[in-house]
Amino acid sequence: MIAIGQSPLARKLGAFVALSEAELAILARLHERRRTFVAGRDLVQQGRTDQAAYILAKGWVNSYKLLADGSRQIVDFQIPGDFLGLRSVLLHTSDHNIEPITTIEVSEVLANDLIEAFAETPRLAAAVLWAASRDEAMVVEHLAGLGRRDAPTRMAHFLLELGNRLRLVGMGDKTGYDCPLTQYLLADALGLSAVHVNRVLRHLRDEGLVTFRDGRVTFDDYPGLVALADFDSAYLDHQGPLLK
Amino acid sequence: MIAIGQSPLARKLGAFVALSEAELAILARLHERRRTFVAGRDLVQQGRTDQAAYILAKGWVNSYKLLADGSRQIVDFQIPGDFLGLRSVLLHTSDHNIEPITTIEVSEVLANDLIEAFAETPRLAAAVLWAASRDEAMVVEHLAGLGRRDAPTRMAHFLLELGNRLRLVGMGDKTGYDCPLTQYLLADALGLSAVHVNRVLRHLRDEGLVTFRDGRVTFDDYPGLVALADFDSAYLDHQGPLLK
DNA sequence: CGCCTAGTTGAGGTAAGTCAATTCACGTGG
DNA sequence: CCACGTGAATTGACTTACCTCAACTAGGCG
Repeated sequence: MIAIGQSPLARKLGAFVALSEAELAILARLHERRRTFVAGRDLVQQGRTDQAAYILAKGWVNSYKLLADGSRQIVDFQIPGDFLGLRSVLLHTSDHNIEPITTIEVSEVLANDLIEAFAETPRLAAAVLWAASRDEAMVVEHLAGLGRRDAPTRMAHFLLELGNRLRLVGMGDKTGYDCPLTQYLLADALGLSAVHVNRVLRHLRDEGLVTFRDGRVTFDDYPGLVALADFDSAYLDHQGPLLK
Repeated sequence: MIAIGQSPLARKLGAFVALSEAELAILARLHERRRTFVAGRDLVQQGRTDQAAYILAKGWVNSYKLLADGSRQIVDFQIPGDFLGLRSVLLHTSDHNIEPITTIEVSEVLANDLIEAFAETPRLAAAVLWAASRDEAMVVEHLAGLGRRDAPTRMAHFLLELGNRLRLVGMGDKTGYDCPLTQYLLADALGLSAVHVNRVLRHLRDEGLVTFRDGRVTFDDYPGLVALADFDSAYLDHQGPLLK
């Protein structure tokens, strides 16, 4: 039971809805069908008609869109505890691609199993719905950043948001976190060139705010970074009245 | 019955799921509680706990986010037939504001009525779900534009997308459409300055592609514009196997 | 050993921003 | 009826944030 309680998804959902033993057991059942994928090879999508969604158990993933001129825009990264392709199960379509950044481990979730689980425990359904809505809020926040924030602010905001998400699943703390993203991935997520990403990172490091080096993000001045980024974690945290 | 079939929402949904007379009648019932709002005054949101969503019947609306430095990013515009605040009914929260651009007429939809309607006709539920997913796809497309397209391309893409959406509800055709948006609104949606929006519009006009003048968008060279914008309407149109 | 990928840094170019002035349409009140 | 104010569009001059091209370094691995 301990192992279940510590699955990233259980941790994440548990932070917002107190899940009972029975609900944790149902969650654990969803984790039965384990699969592994290697980095680089696209995992889903581009108009595919897949019947399964996945829960990411280990590793990092990015969802991106390819534009006609060959450039790429990363819409979001997924970390352990996140769903992959949840929407493309309901609708038979997807407009963006999903690619593992590292080797990943996922649990395959069949649409029917998910619907059954929801029927058994409405609280679980509410928690998953909350998680999906949080993902959407992140996309909106991302959009606002691309449209209206300059490069350093955008970067700072991104690193803080990622830190918050990782902390929720026990993969980081206030001091920093391990992060396998390359500067090229950052560039495609933040709408910058890789060269400029490098310069921005150096700038933030020189200012004593964050250090991103050798696969680790270190917060050198957390409050300062929050101030620069105008970061308000409300859209990630809110303990709101989820269950009426 | 004719009046119902011509409501913007019915037109939109009807383009993707053939709705029966009975289903149209159920849709019509949702339109009973009519309300009017004036332009400029925020209609919902900012952490409010509203129980109602709205169907926009007439007028234009924008959903925006305010950033700390006072700048504004418009996430999306809503036109007749679109839902307002659908998500904030399910969850008791919303991260962005909703403001009418013109005087608008809406139908208030109570969460329970919606759920009842869905229970009566799964096909209607599927159609609404499809519409919600299309909205999400548009946000993703918007995000990609902000990150990776230059100003003229972004503008062209935006005007084409809007044209497609309006055509679906009978408010425009291949030649153009009426459009109450100001250049300031365009700027905040496209992540540009108002001055630059003006220059970009002049450029597109000089190139003989589109004319945006006196509240009307006129396509002077539709194929040329599509080519410039790399516009693929698949994510708006797809007749996909929505109902398995 | 040599190749490949990731990161780093410099020089110069360009898309888009800011500031500022002007025009025009409009409504409103003296 | 005209003076006035206000919001939108327009245009010019100048600035800047970010891009592109290009060269170089350092680590991992066959």
